[in-house]
Amino acid sequence: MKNQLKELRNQFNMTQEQLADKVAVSRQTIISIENGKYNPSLILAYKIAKEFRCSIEEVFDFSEVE
Amino acid sequence: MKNQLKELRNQFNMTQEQLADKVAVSRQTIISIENGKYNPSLILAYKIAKEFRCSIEEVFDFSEVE
DNA sequence: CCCTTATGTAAAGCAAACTTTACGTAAAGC
DNA sequence: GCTTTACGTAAAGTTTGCTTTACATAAGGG
Repeated sequence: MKNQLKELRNQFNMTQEQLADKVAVSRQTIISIENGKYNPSLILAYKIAKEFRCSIEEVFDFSEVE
Repeated sequence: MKNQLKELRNQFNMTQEQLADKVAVSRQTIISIENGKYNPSLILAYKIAKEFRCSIEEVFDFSEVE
């Protein structure tokens, strides 16, 4: 699944590690989601969106889902 | 996590089994999510919201998250 | 009464999310 | 050159979403 994580992180001047700490997951998890390696849990997606002050739909791209 | 699944399912006159088929998971999975037993994946949450023609935020309640 | 439909629980097993550790690399500063 | 910072990969291990099967119950219709 594509997403705007990298772009939003840059807009907020945040490193992967800082974001990981904020949403309470490991840096690996952020890297893997950023690179589309897997489908995060709903709560994690929500926490990330909240960190960037936007909706889940603005962070994650569902256009290619099913 | 609380959610509006049961209410939306009723509005759409849909059984748990019909919803499960539509979003391609087992009936158990729908039951467990409906009863707040766990945190679904983002893609599943999206598919459910899409089935009810609304946003993820309208189906799931994040007010008690972290 | 019986049968079907819709919902629920429980338990075992599988698949995938997430963690942890370790290592590689490129850029920037001293 | 050396060190630090930020990003990336890989692989093994833990946790949890999700499946499958089986069984229980209440409601409604014939």
